[in-house]
Amino acid sequence: MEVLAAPSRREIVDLLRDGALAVNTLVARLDLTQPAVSKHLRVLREAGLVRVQADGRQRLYELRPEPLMELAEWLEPYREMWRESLDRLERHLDDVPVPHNSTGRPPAPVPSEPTVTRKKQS
Amino acid sequence: MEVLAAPSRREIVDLLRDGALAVNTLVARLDLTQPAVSKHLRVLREAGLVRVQADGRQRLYELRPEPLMELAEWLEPYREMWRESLDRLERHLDDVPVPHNSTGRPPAPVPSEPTVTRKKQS
DNA sequence: CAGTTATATATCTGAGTGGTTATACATAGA
DNA sequence: TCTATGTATAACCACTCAGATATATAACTG
Repeated sequence: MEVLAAPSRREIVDLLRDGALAVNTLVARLDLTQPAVSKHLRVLREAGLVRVQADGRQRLYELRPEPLMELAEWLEPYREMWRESLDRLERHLDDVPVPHNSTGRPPAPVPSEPTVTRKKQS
Repeated sequence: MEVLAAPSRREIVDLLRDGALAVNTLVARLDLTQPAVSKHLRVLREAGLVRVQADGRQRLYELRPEPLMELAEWLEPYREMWRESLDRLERHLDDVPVPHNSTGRPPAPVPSEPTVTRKKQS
């Protein structure tokens, strides 16, 4: 995660999301000097976030998903936390702040869920 | 994300996962001086990752899930990427009975993988 | 009130880092 | 071979930042 702290590095990762790119391509889109990009790529490589593949005199850098998986895993326990927050919010919106507990009655079927992007979990 | 780059800060966040804690409690578990902890808490607060709640002369710091949600959202597009990877791997292990000259792709040197740990939450 | 406890702030410092320019290395093409 | 191109490395610099110590602020206790 320290590796992704640098915004330039996140930008590189974002650019590589759609497939491998050569160094110069990255340089063209990044408004950084070539050595700077190479340096970032080295850091990313040593962190396992990208792999290189030589192609003539170009080096194609490709994203490796594993470290991002790790990040997602770290994030997972917190996921539950904000699920609770959302639930609380929902309840709050549904039946107005009634301080005394309802008898386990499930909240009225709410048809429209605005703004809340709910991720499917399967 | 820059905020979570510092390991100490991630540790604090982890400690706050189970509920609000006072500063001294954090200090006790963190092997950091109290000012250091306070400084980190300030950074976390200014990044919206925690909120404070005064309680007598203690300050209870509580985690706020929103920024972590943002992180998860940023991560989402990549999720699909490694899903593909896993699918490919699955297909490779399950039913592909070595297709003859299907693509022009040279059979990647697959080093004998000893029982790939399949992390899937079904 | 004085004294103790809990936390925040001030200030400093050494280490790390993102960026640059200059240069080396490697490969392709003449 | 020599030259051009793509990339990596070296050396350096400005700056940030995590940590420490010392001190200030605030609240409880006697």
